Amino acid sequence: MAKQTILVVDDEKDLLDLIEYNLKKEGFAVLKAENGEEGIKIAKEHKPDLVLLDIMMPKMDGLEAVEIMRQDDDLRSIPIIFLTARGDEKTEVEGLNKGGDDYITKPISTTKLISRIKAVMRRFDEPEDSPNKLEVHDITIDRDRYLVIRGNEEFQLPRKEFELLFFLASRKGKVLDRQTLLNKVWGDNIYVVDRTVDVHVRKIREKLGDHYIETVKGVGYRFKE
Amino acid sequence: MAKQTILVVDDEKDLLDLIEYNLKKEGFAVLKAENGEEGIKIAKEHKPDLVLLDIMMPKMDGLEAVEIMRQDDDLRSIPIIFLTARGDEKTEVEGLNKGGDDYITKPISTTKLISRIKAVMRRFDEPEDSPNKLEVHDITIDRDRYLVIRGNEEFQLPRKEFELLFFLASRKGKVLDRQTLLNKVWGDNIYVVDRTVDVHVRKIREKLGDHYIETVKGVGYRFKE
DNA sequence: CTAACAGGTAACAATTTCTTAATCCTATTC
DNA sequence: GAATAGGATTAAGAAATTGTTACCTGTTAG
Repeated sequence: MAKQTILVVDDEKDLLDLIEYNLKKEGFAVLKAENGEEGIKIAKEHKPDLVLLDIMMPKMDGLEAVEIMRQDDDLRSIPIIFLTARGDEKTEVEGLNKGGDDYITKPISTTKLISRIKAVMRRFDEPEDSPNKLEVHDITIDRDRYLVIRGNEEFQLPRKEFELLFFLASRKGKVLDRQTLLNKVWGDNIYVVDRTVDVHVRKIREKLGDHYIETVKGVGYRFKE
Repeated sequence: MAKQTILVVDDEKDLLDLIEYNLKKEGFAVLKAENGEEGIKIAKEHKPDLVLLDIMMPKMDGLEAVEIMRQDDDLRSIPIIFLTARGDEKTEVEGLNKGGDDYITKPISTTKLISRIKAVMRRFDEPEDSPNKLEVHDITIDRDRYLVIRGNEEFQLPRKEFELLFFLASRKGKVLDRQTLLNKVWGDNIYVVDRTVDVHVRKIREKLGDHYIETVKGVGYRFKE
């Protein structure tokens, strides 16, 4: 999956850096802003997947910022987690009503921060109802079980191989170039040499035989029709 | 579908009325109680579909109430959402460990309250008729007694381990990722490091052997078919 | 009061998977 | 029939993921 981008808006530079460090370690891309105004500008430019927003800031505070974001068609749907000093009850209520999606009181442990971010992201990801089971040729690719079944044989492929096969099979007949495969299976803005696809294709063939994935020289691969 | 009944237990009468008003508007039937003791009595009589439970109350507080409910065969499976004033960290931790299914800090917007209620209900609806006894492979998982039986051996698993096993087994074959397991077994909006699942899996394997739960690297766990 | 248990976190070991890069093949072209 | 181009194959190191153990906190049973 593509790397998720998080925008952190806080006027305390140290905290900003600390959070950045930890989020990056978790594999998120991080954008930073030091006040609401800047935050909104960056949000508009980069459309982050989530915003961590301090409430008390100079120039434009977090609540104003949310207000603006919720009125902007492009930003409306981005989940927001508030950062706030502990015990400021009144602010909290306002925040909730203005449309934040979660609250975190500072200081908070990194672990908790990460897990709440993931939880919120997950909540927003949910509407995902692509079919989870494909039947092509003589095999069934079952995403729920993460298994490929042929007759009474079961093949358990590693994640990348499975996802690659699933993607190819779900577009049966269509030739997909390596870059497309990388983007869809590995994720956008992820840097991996495109030949990596070859290796995975080979491993799939090794396990299932080579009658499913065809090579189209000079272009890419295709799941046979 | 029959109208869903929600029992609200809180000592603040005003809040009770407010919640009642809003829930009724949403089409729920509402029962009210002003302390834990009364709450349990009413729960026993009416078997509500969900309980909204304040933690701080006179006579018998929410935590005691949960404890009792979780030991009662008839009430054990009723989902509980805690209500609590924000910032009481200690209580929070206790609450989560005692087996609530979600956790809401007051004050909260009506919209959020409703959506959480629906989320929890959806979660508990899934396993139709939620059988309380599963027989898979050579074991019987008895939810009424929190017991796993194999041949003439009986294994008494701690609550979390049991619930985890039960959940996995009730979705035999399906790969479940850690976050899903946390949400379903620990509860939504409960923030626990996802590796906690690993440790519990290990403990289950330690007791029952490792021929039941399979690891699917990069994805999650699956109960073997 | 102490010991044992439950649940959660953290650290590091063990393992698997992924990626790269080098080399081998094979068709095609000139 | 070499040269070339693009893919296949392989092996090795890196990276990611899980297993395992230890430890901490709070609770429960004697």
